[in-house]
Amino acid sequence: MSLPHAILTALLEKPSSGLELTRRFDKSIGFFWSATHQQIYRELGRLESSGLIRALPQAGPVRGQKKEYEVLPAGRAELERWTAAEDEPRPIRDPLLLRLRAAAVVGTAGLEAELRRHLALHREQLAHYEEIERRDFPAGEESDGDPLQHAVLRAGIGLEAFWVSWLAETVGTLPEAPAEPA
Amino acid sequence: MSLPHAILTALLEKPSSGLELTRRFDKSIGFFWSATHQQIYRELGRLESSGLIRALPQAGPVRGQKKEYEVLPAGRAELERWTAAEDEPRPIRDPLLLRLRAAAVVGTAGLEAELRRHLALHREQLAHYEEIERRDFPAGEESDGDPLQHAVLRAGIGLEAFWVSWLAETVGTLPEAPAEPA
DNA sequence: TGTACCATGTAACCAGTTACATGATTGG
DNA sequence: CCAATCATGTAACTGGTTACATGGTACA
Repeated sequence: MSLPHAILTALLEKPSSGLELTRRFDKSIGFFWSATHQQIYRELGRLESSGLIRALPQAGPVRGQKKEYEVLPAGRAELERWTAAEDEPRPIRDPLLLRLRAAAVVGTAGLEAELRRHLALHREQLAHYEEIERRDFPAGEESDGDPLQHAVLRAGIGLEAFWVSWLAETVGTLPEAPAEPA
Repeated sequence: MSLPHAILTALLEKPSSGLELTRRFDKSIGFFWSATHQQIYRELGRLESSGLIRALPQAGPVRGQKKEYEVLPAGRAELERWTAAEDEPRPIRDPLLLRLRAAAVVGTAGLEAELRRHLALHREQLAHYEEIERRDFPAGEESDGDPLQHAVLRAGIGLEAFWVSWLAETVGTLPEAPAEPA
């Protein structure tokens, strides 16, 4: 049940239409909770019918027209409740680890290239997050940006840095001439 | 499309029934790709009808009886293909980060307790993984266990260690008397 | 005989994904 | 008028989750 709360958060910062939300989900919140426009429209409908948000009144035709939503008091209350509620940490769920595990059984042929590709992608993402940090949270001016948003960004940086170092180490442990194991 | 390949991997190591697979998914493979017995039975049916595995012949009644499966050559080939195929890294998708982001908007009341709870859970999981490492990959005998399985375990250890350090740091940045932000 | 447990399954639901449909607006 | 773009939406499917149903076996 995370998407509705992601949407409430975004709408509290700024009332928006579905497409505007979709665009904002391509950055910031979308870095750790992505969503397509179909998901967002569906969820906006549900949030409206359960009374957590409402569409701002508009004149003229409806179909094909921009429709803006704002959060109602009940929506804000629900978001506050959810923020502090107990919720178990997500167990790890990563296809790449599963593939390494499979390679331990059927052999590592072709695996090294894929690991190197992931390594490059994670390095890119890490550089991207670090650039955002330099821009939004310059050193020595800690009072500027929101410390919680900074913490979230540091999580992204830390996770990408972890994958970079783990992948670099793991590529080194692969057999030199990939072949079926005994 | 990861679950069928997780099952193929487990069945290659040892032909098993659905319930045995479920139990094995509670450990090892389940640490990074969990599945319930309903999922596993559904997937076993699909894998059988697409010719990747087959049920070992059994005498006597069928309903309520253990049914063992083994991997067919086509199944092994599919697993080899999948192991080396291109597949994009999973973007981060973590409800806790979303909750921090929400707290930046609606306030941090009640959040610290939840962060401390997660911190304790991650410390536990980290200790668990480290114990497995000591047991299955004792230092100085690197030739013993499979290096790929060790790499997977190191990923688990590294991720848990990351969350522990990030949570400890983040708890420290919360406002002392949680209140609504300006 | 009844109850605990082993084992296999069905049904219904929810979240996320992909493909497509439709209306409105703008500019050549 | 047409094409591009903005904007909202439907439909169909897949994977994962929860609740429940059913048969078989061991044993007190």
